[in-house]
Amino acid sequence: MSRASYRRTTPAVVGCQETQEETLSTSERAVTITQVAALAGVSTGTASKALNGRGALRPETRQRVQQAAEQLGFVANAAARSLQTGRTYTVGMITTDSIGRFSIPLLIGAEDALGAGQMSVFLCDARDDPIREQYYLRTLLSRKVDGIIVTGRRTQARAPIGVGLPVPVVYAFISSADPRDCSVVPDEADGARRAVQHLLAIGRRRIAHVTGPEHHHSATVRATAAVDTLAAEGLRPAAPILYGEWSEAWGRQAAGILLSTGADVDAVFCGSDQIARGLAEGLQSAGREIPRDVALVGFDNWDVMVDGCRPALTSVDMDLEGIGRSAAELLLSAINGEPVQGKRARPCRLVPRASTAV
Amino acid sequence: MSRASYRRTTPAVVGCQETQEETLSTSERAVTITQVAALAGVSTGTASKALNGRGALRPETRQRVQQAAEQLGFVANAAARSLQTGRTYTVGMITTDSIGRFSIPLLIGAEDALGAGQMSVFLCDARDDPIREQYYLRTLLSRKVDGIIVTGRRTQARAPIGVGLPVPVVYAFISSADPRDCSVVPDEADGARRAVQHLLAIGRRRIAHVTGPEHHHSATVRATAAVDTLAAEGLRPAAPILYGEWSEAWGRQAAGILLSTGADVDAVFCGSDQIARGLAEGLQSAGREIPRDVALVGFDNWDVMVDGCRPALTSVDMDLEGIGRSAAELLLSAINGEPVQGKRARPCRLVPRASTAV
DNA sequence: CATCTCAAGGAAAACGATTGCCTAGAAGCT
DNA sequence: AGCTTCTAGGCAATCGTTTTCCTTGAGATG
Repeated sequence: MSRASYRRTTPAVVGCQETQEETLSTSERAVTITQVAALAGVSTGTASKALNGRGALRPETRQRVQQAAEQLGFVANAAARSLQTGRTYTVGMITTDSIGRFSIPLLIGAEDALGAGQMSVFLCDARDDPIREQYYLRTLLSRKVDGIIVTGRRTQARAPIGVGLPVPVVYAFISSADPRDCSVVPDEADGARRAVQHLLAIGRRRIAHVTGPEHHHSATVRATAAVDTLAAEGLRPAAPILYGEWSEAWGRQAAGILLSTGADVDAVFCGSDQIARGLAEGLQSAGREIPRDVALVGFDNWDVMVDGCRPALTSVDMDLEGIGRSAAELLLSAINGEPVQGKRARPCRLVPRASTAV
Repeated sequence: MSRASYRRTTPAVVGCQETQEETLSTSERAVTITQVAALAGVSTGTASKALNGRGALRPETRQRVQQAAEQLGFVANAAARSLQTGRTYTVGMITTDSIGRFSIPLLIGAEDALGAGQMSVFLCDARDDPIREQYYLRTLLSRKVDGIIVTGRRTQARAPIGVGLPVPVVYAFISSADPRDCSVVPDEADGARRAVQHLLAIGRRRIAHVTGPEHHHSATVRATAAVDTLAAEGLRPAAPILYGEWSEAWGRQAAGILLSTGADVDAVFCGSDQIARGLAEGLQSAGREIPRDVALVGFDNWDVMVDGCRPALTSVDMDLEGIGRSAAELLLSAINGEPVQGKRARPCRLVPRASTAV
C-alpha cells in the first residue's frame, strides 16, 4: 500500500523535476529580495536595481544578484511593488451581461494585447445587475487596477460606468453614452453592407432580411444598412423586414412566413447565424435548395453554427478578438498618459462558404 | 464651442449624479486612511480598527470614522492591505486549453462561491501551451494569490501544475495525476448510466452508442459505463460503439453507418449534443422519426444544441457550474487551513426532452 | 485616599519593494 | 601631490495599511 502510493507520487513530476525544483518548489515561506541581496552580498537597494536593470552597477554584480534570485526562486511581491510604484499591471474587465459567447473572444483579444505588456486581467461578471456592477467597480478601484475595460452584449450605448474615475476606462463592443468616453465597437452597418453586396455580387436581386427583435439596436442598425445598400442599387427588400428573436426557432418560423406570403426571394440575409440556420432548415424542408434557389448569409460567424449548418453558412465576422485587442491597446495608451476619446467602429469581414457558393 | 462642451458634460451623469458624486467621482488622487482619520479626528490606527470592526472603540467613534470614510469615498488600498496581512483575497484560474464553452460555467460557479467571500478571480488562458502555463503560474505567485484553480477541457488526468507550491491548488473538471491533489470532476460514468437507464425506462432495448475519439478519456469512460449498464440488464449494444469526432458532421455520418449496416436500433445514446444533433438530422433525412423510431440522448446539455435540435434533445448535464462552485469551496477551505485531498466526482443530471418523450 | 482595573485610543513597527540621495574609492588632471 | 570627477553601491525614506503594544484617564475597590 505504502509502496504503491510512493510509486504513484514519483512519475507525476518526472520530466519537469529539475526546472520545477529550481523555480517553483520552494515550498511555503516566500523568498524576499532581502534574502536575495544577502546571498549576493549586496544591499536590498542594489539588488532591486540589479533585477530591474536600473542604477549604475557593475555587470558582474548584476549577474551575481540575478543568479542569487534564480537560485532562491525569487518572485517579486507584486503588492509591495505596486504600493511603491503606484502601478499594478492589472486591468479589470467588467462584462455587464453574462460572460458568454461574445465576451470570450473579447477577453482573449484583450489578454493578447495586454499579456505582451505583462499585464493581467481581472474578470468580473456583473450579470446585468447594476448593483453587482458598482460593487465590482469599487473592488477594482480598491485593487488599484491600472485601467478598466467594460464590455457587454448589447451594442447599444450604455450609461458610463462612473464619472471622474481615477483610472482610464475603455468600452469594448458596447459603447458609452458619453461621446467623450473611449469605445471600440464593430461597424455593424459595414457588416450588413458586405453581406448584401456579396449577395448582389453573386447575382441575387430579390433579397429578404430576417433578424432579431426590433428593440435591439443591432437588429435595426443591420436592417437599415441592408435596406440602404439595396437602395443604392435601386432595389428594395424582396419582403418586409422580419423581426423576431435571435433563435433557430424564429428562423424556421420565418421560413414559413416567407414561403406562405409567396414572396419571390432568391437570397436571405439573416441577423444571426442561428436565425440563418433555422431558416435553412425551414426552407429545405419545404423543398427549396440552398444556395441554388435561395442563398443565405448569417451574422456572427459562430463556428458551431456555420459549420453545423448544411450547407456551411456564409457569415459576417465582427472580429471580436480584434475589438478586444484594440480596446486593450487604447487602454494601454491611456494608461501611459495618451488618452483617446470617442468611438471607434471597426470594419467587419465576410466569410464566404457554401451557402452562397454559386 | 466651450459652451457646447460644457453642456455635454452635464447630461452624462444625470440620474445617478448623487450616488456617483458620493462614491466614485473623487477624481484623481486616491484618498487614504490617513485623510479619513484626520477628518474624524483620530489616529490612523484607530481609523483602521473602526473600519474593520476590530479593537475596543466607542460606537460613537466608530460611526464618526465610518462617516468620514463615506464622505471622502475612501476605498482601502488592496496592495497595502495585502502587504500587511499576507492575504490578497484573490484566486487565479488557469485554463489549460482555451477558455471556452466548458470554462465559462466553471468560472461562473467559482465566482459565485468566491464572490460571496469578496474574492476576485484572475483568469489566465494558457492555450494549451506549457510555457504560457508556467509563465502564468509565476505571475499568479508573484501576485500572491491565495489559491489557484486549474481547469481544462480534457477530463483526463494531467500532470500537476507545480510541486510544493506555496498556495493551495484545486483542479476543476480536469483532474491531477497526483492522487493527493484535490480535484473536482464530473462523474461521467454516472451520466452515461443515467442516459442508458432513461432509455431503458422508456422501453428501449436496442440501444447504440455514438461518441467522440477513442483516445479521448471522456469517450471511453462514457462508452464503458454505457456498455456496463446495458450488461446489468443482460443486454448488449445494438451496434458496435462508433468512435469519431465531437462534431455534428460525425453524427450525420454515423447515422449513415448505422442505417447501412442494417442494425436494428431503437435508441442511440450519443457522446455529445453535437453528435446527437447530427445523428438526428441524418436519421430524419433517411425517414426515421424521433423519438418514435429512434430515441436520442445527448451529453453536455448545451442550450443552443438541445434547443436547436428538432425534436428538442434529452441530454446529460454535468453541472459545470456546480463543479466550479464546489472547487472554489474546497479551495476556500484549503486557504483557511483545512486542505482536502483526493478526487471528488460529482453526479450528473439527466434532462429529459422531446427526443425521448414516448 | 491610594490602588487597581478597564476602556478607549495613540504611537510606531512591521509588510516588501523602489528610489533619490549620499559616500567611499578609484581614476584623471594639472 | 593635490585636486576634481566619476562609478559603484549603500542608506533610509516611502508607499498605505494593520496590529501590537502602550498610555491615559475614569471609575471601582479596599
